[in-house]
Amino acid sequence: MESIFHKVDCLHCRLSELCLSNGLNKEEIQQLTSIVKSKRPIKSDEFLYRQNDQCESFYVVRSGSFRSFISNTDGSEQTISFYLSGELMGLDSLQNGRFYCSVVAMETSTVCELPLAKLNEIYLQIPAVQAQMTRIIGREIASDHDKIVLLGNRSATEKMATFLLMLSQRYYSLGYSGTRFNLSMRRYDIANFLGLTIETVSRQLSSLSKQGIITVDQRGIQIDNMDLLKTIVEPCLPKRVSSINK
Amino acid sequence: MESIFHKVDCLHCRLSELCLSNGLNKEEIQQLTSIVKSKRPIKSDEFLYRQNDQCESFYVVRSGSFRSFISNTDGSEQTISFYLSGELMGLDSLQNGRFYCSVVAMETSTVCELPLAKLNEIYLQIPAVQAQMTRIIGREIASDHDKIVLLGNRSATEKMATFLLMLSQRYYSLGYSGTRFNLSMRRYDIANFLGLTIETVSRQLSSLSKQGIITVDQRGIQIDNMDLLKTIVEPCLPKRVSSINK
DNA sequence: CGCTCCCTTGAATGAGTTCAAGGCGCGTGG
DNA sequence: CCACGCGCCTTGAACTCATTCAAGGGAGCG
Repeated sequence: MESIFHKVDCLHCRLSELCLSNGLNKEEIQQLTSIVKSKRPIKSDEFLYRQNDQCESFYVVRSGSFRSFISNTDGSEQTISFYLSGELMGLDSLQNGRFYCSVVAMETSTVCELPLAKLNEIYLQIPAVQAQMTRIIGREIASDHDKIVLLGNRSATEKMATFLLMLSQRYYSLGYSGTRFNLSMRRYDIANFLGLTIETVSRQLSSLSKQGIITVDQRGIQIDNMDLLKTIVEPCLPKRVSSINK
Repeated sequence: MESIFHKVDCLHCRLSELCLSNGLNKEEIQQLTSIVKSKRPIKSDEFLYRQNDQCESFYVVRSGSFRSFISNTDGSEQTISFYLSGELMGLDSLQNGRFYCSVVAMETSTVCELPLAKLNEIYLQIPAVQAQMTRIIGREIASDHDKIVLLGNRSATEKMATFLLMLSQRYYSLGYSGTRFNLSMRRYDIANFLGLTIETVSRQLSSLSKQGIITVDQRGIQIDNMDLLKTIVEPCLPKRVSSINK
């Protein structure tokens, strides 16, 4: 019955270190696996869930990518996050049990579903899951704060450069190239995420391209001069104990 | 020894409904009280903690107000939140145990200190504390997302109006007047919070004042036409099931 | 082939910033 | 008690960066 689409197996999942199962032993991971539900793939522009929906489950991106956004009374929207593989969606429902954002797929994507009821049981059985969830929540809060800094403080150039560097680092830590990747989002999504217009995004990409920092071909991005890119971004970064550069 | 400044007593604290003790019975509240430490009052511009400090405790505002902000490599800073009575500070350390923001007092203020070690013990003894903490975390995430919408999408007028309305509602729910209050923050703090300059903040306040919506006298704000203020803010609000207006 | 969607580029416009000057309140010291 | 200085805030004028408006290119698809 369950899982006609994919066999869920956290133990052999290449994302296990990023995901909830991080820090668990074999046995515990198998226990976790047992509560994870599989869903049919979600097509581009299809909703995973909608703002104000009752939250019954959290979701982890297994493949593909998603965009979360808040719709306002006047019909405008604000993109809050892009989600790549291994990232957990739905935390903003913790307040009152309803999703605070809508989430749509940006390409055909798959997710692992974590039913809340079962998740709460697991917390009691495996404290390490709770601990990992806490870290994930902390990561979410910290990244929201980074986003606030980006939106509040920065020029279009800095926003664009930060966006590219952020993506580069996320792809890299997923095991992909950090210097060559395809954007799964449209210009509109980027603009909306960064608090800019699509024209400005387009111009910024052209400008970075003219400076020889990147090569742009449609959705394809190649970073040709990572050092220069980091030079643009650096002033924007929070002072931290451990440097972000690697 | 402990608590030479204030007797901590969650049971008779007027903030108990907003705070961690919400939803607990008498006995449980007394148990919670036992782990809460008191600290000497913190003076204006004094740090409660600094970005990158190891987090040993969370803090709840008992009286006064605080500002949290992130310092960047280039020396700039971005205000993340203002904290009023009953609000919990320190959640952004959940990721890795270090504070992601600095927090300073905006006036002489007092806090209740919640040592993490003891808090984690209480979770096991009183599940309702854990549940309430989860709601508080959810509230934090949701309010961060609101802030992202505000910074990403909105004109200076809308930002200013939203800021005032937000404060009004928070003061009201603390039992103070929602139409007449003193700002504890300087213009600089407001500007930095909203991603504007102090001149723009000043002009926006003047403009709202000229329209008869508010009266401004230094830090003192009086809202003279709440309906008009809400009219400015409304388009910016997320579509929600339950309206924010009351 | 022709349509649509997405993206780029140019030119004009404008919201907010920057620069500059001045006012007000308050504490300190003469 | 007043003078002075300092921090904080307001206001005006010039400027600038991003937006808006407008046009057109190119990929993908029926």
